[in-house]
Amino acid sequence: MSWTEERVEKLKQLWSEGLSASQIATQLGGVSRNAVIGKVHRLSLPGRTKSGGSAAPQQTRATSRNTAAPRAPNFASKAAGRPAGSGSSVNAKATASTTSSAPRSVGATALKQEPEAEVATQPEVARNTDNNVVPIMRKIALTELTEMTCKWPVGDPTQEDFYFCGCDASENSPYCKYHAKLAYQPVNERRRAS
DNA sequence: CCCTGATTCGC
DNA sequence: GCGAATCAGG
Repeated sequence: MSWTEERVEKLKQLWSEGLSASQIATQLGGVSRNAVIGKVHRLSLPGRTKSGGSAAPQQTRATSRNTAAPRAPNFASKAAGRPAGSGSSVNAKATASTTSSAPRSVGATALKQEPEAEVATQPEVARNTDNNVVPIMRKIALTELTEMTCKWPVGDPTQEDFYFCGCDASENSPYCKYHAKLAYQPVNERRRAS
């Protein structure tokens, strides 16, 4: 899988939000955390001087890894697309606009009750543009969200035209019937088995 | 042992 | 440019 503009963009976003490389890799799908880290470096993104970071120079290696056998060919379901574009052409890809970072954090904070890591920051949608067409978006504001309303974000949270679906949500799900399917579509394997 | 990011280097 | 292997640390 290659690094498309969208994937790189998402990588930047998630990375800047402080998500771990493995988390990012999981959400992007199809890549390992090493790939993510490697890409981060190549993009010259600011690394994490925080915990886990180690800038210790290591050199006593080189010949250690010459002929290595593949270990864990990390596989993951691939997906493309973003929820924002599902119903309308509201935003497309507006992440870069407004220098203020943490675009999604707004929604994340408000929706803290929803499974962040599970649903992923931006659930995938992909195909079925004509088949499933659904959503009767009520276009409600952040403050109008209740436990009864679908909390599916639409558009760029930093923009004025950002809104939530607002349809009737199921008891179990923070989303309406339609968006719940989209949200939980990428059923990647999560976590290790213990 | 789990995890984190950092680095190297064959591809 | 990409990322597995590996390292170094919490």
